[in-house]
Amino acid sequence: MDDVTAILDHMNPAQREAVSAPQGNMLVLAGAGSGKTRVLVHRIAWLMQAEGLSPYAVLGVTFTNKAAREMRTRLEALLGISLRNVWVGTFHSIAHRLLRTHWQDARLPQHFQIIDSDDQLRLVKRLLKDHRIDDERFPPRQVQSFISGCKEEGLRPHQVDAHGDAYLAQMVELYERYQLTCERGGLVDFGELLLRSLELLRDNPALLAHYQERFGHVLVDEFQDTNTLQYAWLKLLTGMKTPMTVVGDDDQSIYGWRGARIENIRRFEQEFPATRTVRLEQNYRSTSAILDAANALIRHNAGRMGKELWTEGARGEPISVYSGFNDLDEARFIVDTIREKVEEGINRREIAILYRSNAQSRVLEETLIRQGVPYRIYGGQRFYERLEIKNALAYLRLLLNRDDDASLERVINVPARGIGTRTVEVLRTRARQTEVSLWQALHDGLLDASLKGRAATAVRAFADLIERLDNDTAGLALHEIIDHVIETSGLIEHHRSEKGEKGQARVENLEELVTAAKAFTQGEAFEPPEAGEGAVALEGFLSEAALNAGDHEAEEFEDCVQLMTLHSAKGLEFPVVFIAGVEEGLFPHKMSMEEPGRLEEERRLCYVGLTRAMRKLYLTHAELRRLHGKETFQRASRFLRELPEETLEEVRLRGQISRPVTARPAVGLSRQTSVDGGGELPSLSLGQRVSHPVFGEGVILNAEGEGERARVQVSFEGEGDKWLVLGFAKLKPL
DNA sequence: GCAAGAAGACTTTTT
DNA sequence: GTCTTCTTGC
Repeated sequence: MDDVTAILDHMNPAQREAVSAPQGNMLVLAGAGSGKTRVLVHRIAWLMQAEGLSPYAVLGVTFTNKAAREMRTRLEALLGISLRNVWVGTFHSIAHRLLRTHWQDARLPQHFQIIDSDDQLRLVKRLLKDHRIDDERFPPRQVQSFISGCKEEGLRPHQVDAHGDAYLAQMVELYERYQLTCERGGLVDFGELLLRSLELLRDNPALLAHYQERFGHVLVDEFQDTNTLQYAWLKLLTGMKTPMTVVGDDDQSIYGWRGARIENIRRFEQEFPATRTVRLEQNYRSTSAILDAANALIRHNAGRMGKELWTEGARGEPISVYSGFNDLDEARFIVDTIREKVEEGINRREIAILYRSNAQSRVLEETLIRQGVPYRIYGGQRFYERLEIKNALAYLRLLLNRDDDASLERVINVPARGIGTRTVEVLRTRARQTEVSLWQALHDGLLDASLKGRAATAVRAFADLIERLDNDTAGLALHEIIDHVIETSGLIEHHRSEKGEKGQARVENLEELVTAAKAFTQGEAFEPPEAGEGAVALEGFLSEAALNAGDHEAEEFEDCVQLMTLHSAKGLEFPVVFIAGVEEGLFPHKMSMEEPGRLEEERRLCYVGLTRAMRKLYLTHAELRRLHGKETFQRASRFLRELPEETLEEVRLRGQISRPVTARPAVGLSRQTSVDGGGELPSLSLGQRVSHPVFGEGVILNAEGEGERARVQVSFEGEGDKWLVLGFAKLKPL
């Protein structure tokens, strides 16, 4: 690229301003579908070509590996050069890089291991058991989130003030013990990566100076998702002198419950000197009907930075609102509509069904299966989080570090080799009392014969196995090491003998792990491995596995309808979008309805959902829903009422006839889908309570036909569901 | 040591 | 309703 202004080609004025602003702090408020990534990438290119910034002086920070990967690839495509050594990565991968490079200054063992939240939870559980702490009063998950929460606020145990509160004091003590366990095992959790690297920089002025000097510009994506620790980290790293470009959207902040601080956006504007704020409001994704609805919805939130999406594009179709009798009917409507769309020539992959909570997917899936519509679910378990993979990784971790108690405990009896809970208990007690690792305790126990008989034989066999694996794999390539370990440890055989498809899949996954290792050494991985083989490569591979848990989306075999939660839909777009279960208590979720702040986050989540749709949006809800095995009456979500009437149309039964919404509160609230049979027949509506001389009281679920022959399906208390012909059954409305 | 059965939970999940 | 976790019994 010779002419730098080419970088600004085909950009709107706001985008141009964001890309070509002179070095200095800048906040880009980037609305959904406003070309955010493009601006970020072009901004970097501009800084390099117009301002002469060296590629090595760039630090690009994202939240997900996917975003980092995309930023890197697009930048490489734009500039036409390889940017392998440029620092673009997630907060965690960058912190990791710092800690690996300066492990001594960070007071970490050279071969420290990264543990994911799953490992962390196991560790906490064990801790509670070891200390005989009531896990009713201190649920492991709560303890875990307390620990992570502290770290995310940048707090070490001694910095947490319990205010004489015994409960809190216990939590702090657990945090302290947890930390001790991690230190002893050379384990670093996600929060620790950031906190430790912050402390590393804070406590080593020379190092800090070095990095502050090195980075000429720092760019941060999804700034509304930063937590307190990440904000502090950025502040420290830049010394508030290195210019920053941060991109974010306060209206799309949906991770507050995980510690993200939406107010960091405003804080940035206020605290960092001379911040220029640019708004990207032109939307290139959705029709104006959809944008109008989204704008109107989000206007109900207070304290926004202020932003209004607009488009040069067409008005498009109105948003269709469908009110089902129950969740099955809702699903049927969605799937019927999808089949119509597919017949019209739309690809299934262009259609997404979004929902608030995972439990909702079941009914949708069943309906899709019944109607033979291929689909795939985003989310769910990721590759490196699978049981068999974690087991394999645990063996590998033991090769590098025998003192990794969590890993040892994980596989000491997998596959079963006669080491029961009893024996493990003995080892644990001993380890705790003598303050050594399980591995050490195991050897001590064998030496002084406190382990004897069958237990001793089994334990010795395990110890020998680990040593043998280590010896046998010395000098092998990474994928050969892994292949050897899963074979010799008996893991593969263990899963092969498992019955059903599950075992088959697990064997395949283990084989896939070997393939992944091959790819990793060949540099296909996101974080380029440092040169090296054997143990060095293994260490890199294990870190990569923890930090980049594998693709979230299942393999795409064919053209599939996409199902996912609203949270996982963030950042994606689809021509046709269904949002299911738009009901009070579900969306907004009842757990978030009380506090205004959390309700606003639900509204932002809804805003995110609406803005995923490019051409056509459907909002559906059910009047009766099976939730946790109980049938509950549902009211339409308040969010529906917050959308402007003129952007909506109500879809009637069978999804064929539609008419504009005329009077409020027509949308869902009291939809008079009258099934009245004329004459003397009672006027009934779906969801209405009725009484029958024989069956007693019930609720109308469904209806079909007209006049005397009309039938209604009624759910009677104690009698179950029945179809009754209106002309005969003596139903009285209640 | 394992399998079956009971009991309880059950919002969202970037690393 | 269904998934996971824990207990109990063989």
